[in-house]
Amino acid sequence: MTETTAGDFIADAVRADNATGTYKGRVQTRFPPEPNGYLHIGHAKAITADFGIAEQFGGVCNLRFDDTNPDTEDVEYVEAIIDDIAWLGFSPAKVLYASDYFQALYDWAEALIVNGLAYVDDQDQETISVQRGGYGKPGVESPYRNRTPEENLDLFRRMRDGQFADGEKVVRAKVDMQSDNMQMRDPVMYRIRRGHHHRTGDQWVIYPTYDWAHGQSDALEGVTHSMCTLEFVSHHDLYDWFLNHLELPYDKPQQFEFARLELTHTVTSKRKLRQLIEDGIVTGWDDPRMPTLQGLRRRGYPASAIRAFCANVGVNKTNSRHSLEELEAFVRTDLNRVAQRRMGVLHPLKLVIDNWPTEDGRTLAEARQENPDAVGVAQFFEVANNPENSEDGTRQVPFAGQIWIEEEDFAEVPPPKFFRLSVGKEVRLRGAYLVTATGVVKDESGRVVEVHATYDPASQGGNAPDGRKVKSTMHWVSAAHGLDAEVRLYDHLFATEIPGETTGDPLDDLNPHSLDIVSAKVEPELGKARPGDVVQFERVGYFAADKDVPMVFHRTVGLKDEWAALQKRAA
RNA sequence: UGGGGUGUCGUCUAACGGUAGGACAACGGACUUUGAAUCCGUUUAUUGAGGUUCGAAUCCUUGCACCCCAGCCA
Repeated sequence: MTETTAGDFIADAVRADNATGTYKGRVQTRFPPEPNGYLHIGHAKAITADFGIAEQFGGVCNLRFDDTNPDTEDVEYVEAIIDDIAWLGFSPAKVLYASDYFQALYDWAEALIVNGLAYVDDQDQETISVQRGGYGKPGVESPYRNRTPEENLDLFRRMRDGQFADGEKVVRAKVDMQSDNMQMRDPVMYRIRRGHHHRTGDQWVIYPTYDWAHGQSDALEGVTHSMCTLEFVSHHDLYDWFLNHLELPYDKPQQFEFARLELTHTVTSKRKLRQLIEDGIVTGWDDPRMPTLQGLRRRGYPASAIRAFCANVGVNKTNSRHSLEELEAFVRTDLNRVAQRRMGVLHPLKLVIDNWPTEDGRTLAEARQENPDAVGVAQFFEVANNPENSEDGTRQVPFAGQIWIEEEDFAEVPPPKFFRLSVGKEVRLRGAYLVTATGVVKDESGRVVEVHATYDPASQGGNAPDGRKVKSTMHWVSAAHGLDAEVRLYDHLFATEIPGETTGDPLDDLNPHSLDIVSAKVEPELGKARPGDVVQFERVGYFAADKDVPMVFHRTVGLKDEWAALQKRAA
């Protein structure tokens, strides 16, 4: 899990450019999201790459919103994206907007028109699509392709001035209708849209397309190395074509393409994520089941773990799906170091220590004849907050004669190799005493509702003076002191698929949105948990305290064992 | 169908003509106040076939597989 950029072909290219002086040593990148949704784990790779390259070579990286489509974009997304990038630990040199370049782009388009390199097409979308031809089939030139620059200029200005209806005309680049690359068959540069733009309002009725806006925005800003995902490889020639026909204020930027980050069991399509919200399957973009950065954050993923994961993934051109275990491994590694240990019992079972002392000198068993809720003398144990990190200090954990233990930590009929509690067996209650089960109380249905035990008073702290060993240490919560908490467990990390659609990965289609909520007992210290705090429940996993809601915890990741069990259950 | 991109342990990822390395997973052992964590160790890979070379994952030829491109989305 060491950070490395050894195999980064983009870094190699930057080194080569620096060696030849192409950009006079300048390195500038940008992260260019469209503000039409929330950032997800997949974006983290791009962010890491964009900011990483700049940082590695002493350059700058800007955040630029590719806000060229008024119909889908909103300030809500702009704000969330800014926030997420900061949370991930990156600082854009500037926050820029493609919409700030609308005028510059317009002027450049006029220049192209004047030079006979762009034209206004009056045909409808379908006609243009048919004329574009197909793979291996030639395209047909538009009858409007050879209008004079003067006519085009006039039409273009009237488009801008709102003299035509939405969709009535487009501006297209005059490239090559016979090109093998479909993107070169006279791509659309401007369309007429009367949508309300989140920044420019109703100032414009024509909007540049991605192809016309992106490379030119890069050029206007002085970007040197422009990274995007693999599906834009076919746009590379067009990116260059536009820039080659324009007067640029800086040296011409270069486009580099790398593979998207895909994860098993994880949907990253914005369309589908939005549908999950609209269908009410999740509560919003920050639902802890969502693969959004906000969802992960709420779930307790440390930003540093996501960064380390991305560094391990690297930047490459191979389409691949990373396993969720890999991401989780980075999360566990991080959390194991920093998360404080707390005791929480997910499925509580009462353990009564019959020989526990009471204030009046009787045993608890005797006192309980009068008051079944009696717990006897309270005692406090000092427990390390994080055995991995002694600087985290210790805390006092209360203990008395009635405590909660994990249901699965007791077996009436112990299966082979069962190391935990059963009648006649002795175990350690962590930090407290050695106890031996003596019997059980059952309800009418035969279910064990109470386990009785005796403790060894000489084993305070958990060790017997005679040095005898026990095979198991168990976590516990004092019944009289413990707090009620709601713990939310998810079957997979993220919501997986929208019902009715499959990805071909059998796990993706399984029990997609199950959410188990359990009523847990937790130690009093957790009453102080702040939203976002992540703690480890011993032998169970990591849990994040939810925002706004007291005593609600989301499972961040399980321990390794827990994950293996989930997978087995899924299979 | 034309063009483009990509193929390395089970899954990811390194190597840039010179020992196929790392992570995750798996398996074994040690240790342990949670069967966790920690520590130590082990297994498994160059898409097929040819060629060049003292030497090929890397260069050449040729198959095969997967992905992307015919939005007025990005």
